[in-house]
Amino acid sequence: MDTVWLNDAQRAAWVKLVAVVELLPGVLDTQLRRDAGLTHFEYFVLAMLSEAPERTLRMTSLAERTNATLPRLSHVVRRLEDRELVQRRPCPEDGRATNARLTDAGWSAVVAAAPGHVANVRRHVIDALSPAQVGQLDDIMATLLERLDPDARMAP
Amino acid sequence: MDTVWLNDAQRAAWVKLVAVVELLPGVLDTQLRRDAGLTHFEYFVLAMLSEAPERTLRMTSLAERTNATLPRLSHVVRRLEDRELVQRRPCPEDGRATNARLTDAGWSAVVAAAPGHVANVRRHVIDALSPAQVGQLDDIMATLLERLDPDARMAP
DNA sequence: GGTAGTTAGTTGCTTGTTCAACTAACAGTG
DNA sequence: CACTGTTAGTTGAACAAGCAACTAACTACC
Repeated sequence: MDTVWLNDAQRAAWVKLVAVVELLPGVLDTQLRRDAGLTHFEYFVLAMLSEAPERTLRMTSLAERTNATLPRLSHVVRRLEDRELVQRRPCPEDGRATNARLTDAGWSAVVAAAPGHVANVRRHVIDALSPAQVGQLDDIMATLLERLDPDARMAP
Repeated sequence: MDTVWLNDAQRAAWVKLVAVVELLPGVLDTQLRRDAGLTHFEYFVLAMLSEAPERTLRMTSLAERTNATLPRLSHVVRRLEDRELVQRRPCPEDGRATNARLTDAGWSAVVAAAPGHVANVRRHVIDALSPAQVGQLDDIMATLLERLDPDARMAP
């Protein structure tokens, strides 16, 4: 199989994408840890729960929404449960399943963290882009997700 | 300070970007670990060295090119040195500095890993996008990098 | 030419992620 | 209704990343 290398334009875009992928998590984590004592992934878990009916989701469903593996999520939720931000209970309908539910303290934590987080996202990402670019970004990322996540696990 | 929330278009794009940032590292790491025994970050370090004059770079310069902190790079380079893919030597011009140099074995490792890696990048990212989208992605990521990396540490 | 401040890099420790192995429960089939 | 296979989730160990503290060397200034 012969290799088809990237042309200049492709390589330039790829290197920049890699840079963003490398830098963005640190920027998000730093602000949230400082201001809310949460990693971005923890925040995202709480935020997904906060938007779910009954503030409750099955672990599998939560893993899909947060793009995490089940083991990773399981560890994180256990730590969040230790901090009483989340509560875990066996699912009544399916004995194998576990429901994760956002506690009142967890809700308060999300509400408290959200404004600073959104401001940070604006400052570093959204406000830097024109509305047209936001649309392009949406299209491009949607396309990539189909390839990165072939089972289309992302919530519609 | 009142919060200016994201509108629907912004939120959609943001959530997808976060998903890509979460999923892409795993896709890159999995292929490279399986086929070459390297993480993507290790590969990228070796690749940056392979393109440098004398296959050598100062640690600081290498950290900039790989978007890594110095402590992180230091650990990774030590492990790469243990595997004899990289060699570290004090810089003659500046006693504080360290030069990292790609060994012949390191060069071979990059050369062996590159085709599979490029194919993977094509399959999951580049080939999914039109040339116009590649250009848009380049522009958007360049804009974000200015915000994420204000010291413009990225190599020009 | 000593002293203060900065820059380059490493190291230890704590934390988080991944991988593989495991348990338990459900679904389908003979 | 046992038996096979699959799905849901947890756990433990290995490994990687981030942070803070540290050493060493260079620069500049009085």
